[in-house]
Amino acid sequence: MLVDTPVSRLLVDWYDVHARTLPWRTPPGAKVRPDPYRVWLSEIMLQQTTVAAVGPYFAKFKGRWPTVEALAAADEAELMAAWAGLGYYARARNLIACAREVARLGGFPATEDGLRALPGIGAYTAAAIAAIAFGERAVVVDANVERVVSRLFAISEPLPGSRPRIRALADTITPDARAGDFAQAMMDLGSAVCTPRNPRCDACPLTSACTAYAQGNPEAYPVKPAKKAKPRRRGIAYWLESEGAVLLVRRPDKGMLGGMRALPGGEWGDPPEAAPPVPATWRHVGTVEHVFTHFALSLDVMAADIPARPVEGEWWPVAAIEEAGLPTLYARAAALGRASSEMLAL
DNA sequence: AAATCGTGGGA
DNA sequence: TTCCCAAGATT
Repeated sequence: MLVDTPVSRLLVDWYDVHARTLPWRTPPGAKVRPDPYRVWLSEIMLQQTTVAAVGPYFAKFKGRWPTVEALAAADEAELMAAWAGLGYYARARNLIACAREVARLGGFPATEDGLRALPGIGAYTAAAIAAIAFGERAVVVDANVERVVSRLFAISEPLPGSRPRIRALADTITPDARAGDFAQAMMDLGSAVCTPRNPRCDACPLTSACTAYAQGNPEAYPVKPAKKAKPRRRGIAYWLESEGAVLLVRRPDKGMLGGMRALPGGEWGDPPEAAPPVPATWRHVGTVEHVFTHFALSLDVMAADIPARPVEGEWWPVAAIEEAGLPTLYARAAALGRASSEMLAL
């Protein structure tokens, strides 16, 4: 039987005063539990994504699909388009799969193990939903918690090898009561106080328990492995316009930008595949420089206008291209293609 | 189990 | 400018 430790008490007391107000969050100590759908939707969107970036998307999704049943019945292409720009598109595909499974089950599982079995829900998200939405005592470990715990205990072993120990130590400071508030408090602390660089230890409620603070080197934790150099690849995107519409394709579900609408173009590489969708007089209208997680891409944009549409493919009205749900890379390429086309028409 | 998978904002 | 990195999951 675990009892509250000084750390959890210090932190939850701090959270009662300093909790951020967020659209998907209920105030600390609220009697009413938050809607599991809201918690789940926000947690999926927040994976590797900043609160600021999620805000508008959460509002859009909640407005368009107010319940998990509504989301389960959503048109997949519409949902993918609504996710466009947020990144990590496997999350959107898993979102639908998860909603359909939850609808089939008649509701969200109320346990960490039950949640963990759903698409797109891993160890962190299962623990977070169990704690926040269902009040279960779960050990919630995200990058914030890793950083805070690494400093509290001055863990010198580098990530990711230190993860098992971090989790075990997080377990020792997780309270039985208000586990959801405790988890959110850890994340607020990591976001606003125990930051990666220039931590604001003068505003931290845990300095009395923090070994790294005592050592005077909190910024030294967590220890991380050296980063690898990013290779550069090249690619080509074709802006093919005809009768006021542009040819779009859907990328395969696996791989980069999986399942998303895009401009046609071959595989990225060095050299890139270069075959255009149709023979035409192609003009080079610009290059999009885009940086992904593990490589940088230079995407050359080629444009052409043809009098009649070949039958195959999805032709999207150029005037409504913003609504096609192109991921950022192709939205930028499309902007170049469209600008060039309009310039030519003058 | 190391690699893969986006994007935008802050320092 | 450049680098870091944010409420990770999947294979």
